[in-house]
Parts: sequence; structure tokens; C-alpha cells
Amino acid sequence: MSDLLERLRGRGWRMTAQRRVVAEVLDGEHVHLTADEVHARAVGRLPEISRATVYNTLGELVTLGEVLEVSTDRRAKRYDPNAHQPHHHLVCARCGAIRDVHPTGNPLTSLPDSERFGFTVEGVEVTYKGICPNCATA
Amino acid sequence: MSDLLERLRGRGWRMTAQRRVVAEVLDGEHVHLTADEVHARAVGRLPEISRATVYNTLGELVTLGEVLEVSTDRRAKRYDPNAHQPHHHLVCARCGAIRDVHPTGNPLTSLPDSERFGFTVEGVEVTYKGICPNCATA
DNA sequence: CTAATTGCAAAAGATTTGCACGAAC
DNA sequence: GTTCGTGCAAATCTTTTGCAATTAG
Repeated sequence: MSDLLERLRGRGWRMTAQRRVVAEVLDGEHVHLTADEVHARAVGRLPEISRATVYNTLGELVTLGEVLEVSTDRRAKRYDPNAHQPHHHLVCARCGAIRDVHPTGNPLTSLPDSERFGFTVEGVEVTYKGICPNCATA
Repeated sequence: MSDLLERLRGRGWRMTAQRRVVAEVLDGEHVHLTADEVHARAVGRLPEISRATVYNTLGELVTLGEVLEVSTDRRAKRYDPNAHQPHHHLVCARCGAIRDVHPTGNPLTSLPDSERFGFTVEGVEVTYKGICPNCATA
């Protein structure tokens, strides 16, 4: 059963077949699908679901804070349902594969005032870059 | 005079009016323009320069390692000419403004083996998120 | 002179939008 | 019944590509 779905129900999210399918497709760890991949998988379970609905739904999940948008070097954004466990990303520079990694014991110091340029700092995102074992072999 | 341009000359980069203008437009600190913004500014100095050439040139500068691609939450990528001084970014969640920030005294521990999933880790990118003074006022 | 670069225009890829119809509550 | 969500198709925005004309070295 989908954790994400549970949480959404709990928040009184209006439920439809399409939204359920999107939430189900997204659920899990190390899941970082593009909108198009979400649509492709959703179609497997609900053939008539449209891309527009997938985009709408993803946008809403991001607004609700239940899904994170991951911007990569590539064109399409990826969506990460693992929003409630703080984590960072390890990205393969060659193929774009992404893994979740969890903050090391090292609490990242917050930015010193002298480096804030008057900004209010709300968070930090850490992305490690490297080559995945698959690409290293090939 | 443009630092970037100097470096490119030194590397024997084939020079054209278009390339010079792109390098000039990019030079500086806290510069994070989109391809379209680069084009707009380049046109100011060389009216007939085409978007395709701007894209070509930016792509090449990235390949040469002289310019960094910054992926944001927004659609268009941004280009950062400050590639030779290691730094991170502070991004306004509201308007997208970006400032360069320099690593705090805190050396970010490298990822432990148990969190590498077999990847070779080559670098890390840190992005602070917040609200810029401008947006905070509005 | 020769190989590399440019501009154009068209194509491709990703995402958004307007609107009539249909479904959730 | 009312409000909100959906599908479609067209629009928009960003980036890439093919190719003939041009230019740097």
C-alpha cells in the first residue's frame, strides 16, 4: 500500500482514479521519475489518463510538499516522493541515474551572515556527482 | 577586459566575433544568465548573432569546463562563468535570483562508502534556498 | 585553401493552457 | 447540485538539428 496515498487521504485530498494511480506510481525509495515516465507507468494501470492530468497532479503534489522536484542537468525534471525523510542525491553524470543518500553525521553549517546577501535561508540541497557502476563498466 | 576571454585565447580557442561577444557577456561574478538572456545581451553588441550560435557556444564553453551549467527549478538552464573558483549557490525560491557563496570553513565530508551505491564520486554541489531581500519586502 | 563556425528555419522535447464534459463529495 | 478534476488539442518555451554560405587561421 502506498504511504504517499495514505498521507494524501489524511489531508483530505479529493481522490480520483487518476490521482490514485499517480500517487501509486510515485511511491517508494530511490524513485525519481520524469513526468513522462510517470505518465507511461500510469497508462499501464489506467489507459485513458492524460499527460495534462499527470502534470497537474505532479504540480499539486509539489505544492502540497508531498513530492519534491529534482532539477537535473537534463531537460526533464524528476519527481521524488521521498519528501518526508531529509536526504540528498547522488547523480550519475553519464546516464543521469539518481540515488537517495542520507546526510552524513556532518550537520552542514548554515551559511554565515556575511554570505547571505540579505537572503533568508530556508534550506540546503546537496547533490553529489559521479559515475554509477553501470556506466563505469561500459 | 574579460578574464574568460583571456583564458579562452590562451587555450587556442578559435575566435570569432560571436564567440567573443558571448564570452564578454558572460564575464563577471554572480552572473547566471539563461541562454536567452545571453542572446539578448549579445544582440546588443552584435545584432546579427543567432540563438543557435549562442547555444553552440555555451555548450562548448561548458564542455571546455570554462562555464558551468546551473540547473534550477525553472525551465531554462543558467550559465555560470565563475568555473575556476569553487563556490556554491544561494537561490531565491520566489524570483530565482542566484548569488555565489563560498564554501564555509566546514569541509563537507565526502560520502561514506556505505552511501555510494558503487558510484565513483567526483564532486558535490550545494545549493542554499531562501528568499532574497527584494522578494521579502514585496 | 581547408576545416570549423554561422544563420536560418524547421524539428523536437517539455510543459502549460483554455475550455467543454464528467465525476467527487 | 456545485465545485473541482479531466482530456483534448493547441500554444508556448527551450533547445537541437541539418545544411548551405561564410570565415578564421
